[in-house]
Amino acid sequence: MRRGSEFDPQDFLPYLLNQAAEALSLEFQRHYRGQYGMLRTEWRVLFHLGCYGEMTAKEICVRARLHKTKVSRAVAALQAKRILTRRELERDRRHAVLQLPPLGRRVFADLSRAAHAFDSEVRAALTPDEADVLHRCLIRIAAFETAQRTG
Amino acid sequence: MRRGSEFDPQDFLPYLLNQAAEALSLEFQRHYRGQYGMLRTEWRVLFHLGCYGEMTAKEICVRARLHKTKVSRAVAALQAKRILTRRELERDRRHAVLQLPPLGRRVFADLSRAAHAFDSEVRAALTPDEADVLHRCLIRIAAFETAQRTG
DNA sequence: AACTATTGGTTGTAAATGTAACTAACAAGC
DNA sequence: GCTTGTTAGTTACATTTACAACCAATAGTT
Repeated sequence: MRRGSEFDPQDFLPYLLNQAAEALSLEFQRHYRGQYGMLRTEWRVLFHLGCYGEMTAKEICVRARLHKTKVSRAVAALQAKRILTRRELERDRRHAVLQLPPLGRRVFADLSRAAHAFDSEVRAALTPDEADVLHRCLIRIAAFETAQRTG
Repeated sequence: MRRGSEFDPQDFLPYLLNQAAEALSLEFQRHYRGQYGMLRTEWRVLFHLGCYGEMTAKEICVRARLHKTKVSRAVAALQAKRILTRRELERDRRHAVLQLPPLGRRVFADLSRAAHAFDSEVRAALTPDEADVLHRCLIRIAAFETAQRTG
């Protein structure tokens, strides 16, 4: 009965990466979930709108790498919470530009402050060099085979 | 109308980490999902049993950081697929030791080969030094506030 | 103008997940 | 032995997500 240990899950980058990502997500969700009853996708949509300025749902799909149905539902939820508004374009009534009204801006300001603080907290566990390397590696890995999403 | 960009989502470790983790997960799932119709949690359970040898569901919860309901369902599914068997303990009939019958071993062997190959493929995008630093950072981050799971 | 294709987005339904409540087996105190 | 507490694991139900089909607006073709 092989006692396993030809290898250790802890050595697998994909697995480790997931563990790390999940630990942080779980920790941070109490901000957007606890404070505003937002779901992860809603936070991401808000995050993108706040960071990059107004854009269409499609643009969010591409930038945030989210499927259009997820974005569609997140937008509807944020709209219901008055955190986001939509303005239809006359020249092409298929798209609507999504924007943040005052309330949306306030929520974004609050959450992005929390996000910054959280980011710093994580970085505090790393040396500046490590943080640099980590950042570089993650960018490269995130670009790994991104096909068939963002439909 | 602030054009955002006081900061970039790409600079946020938690966000980047998620993007990277998700990219890899999505890529690797075609192995366990496509070949064996397994779900992510099922793969994790199999992975742990294969790597560490037989153990109870509870031990998997702790090691893999999965909630007991998830493990319970994954075990049921794997059992239905004849990839896993359970042996009740006489001295305490609450636990059952989970083990891999020949089929389970074969599936594990196949998937762990694929996992190794995939891990190498990812590492190929990094220098050995980078891989080391990344590994170290992820271990540290994964340990970040792990409370209230593994119930 | 009519016909098809494409694009942006929504909706319906099934599958998966989270949470809480539950059962069964054991353990401890009385 | 009989309560009370704990632990391992399951089940029920509500929430979330995935996938496919759909609709409406526009673009391209004839």
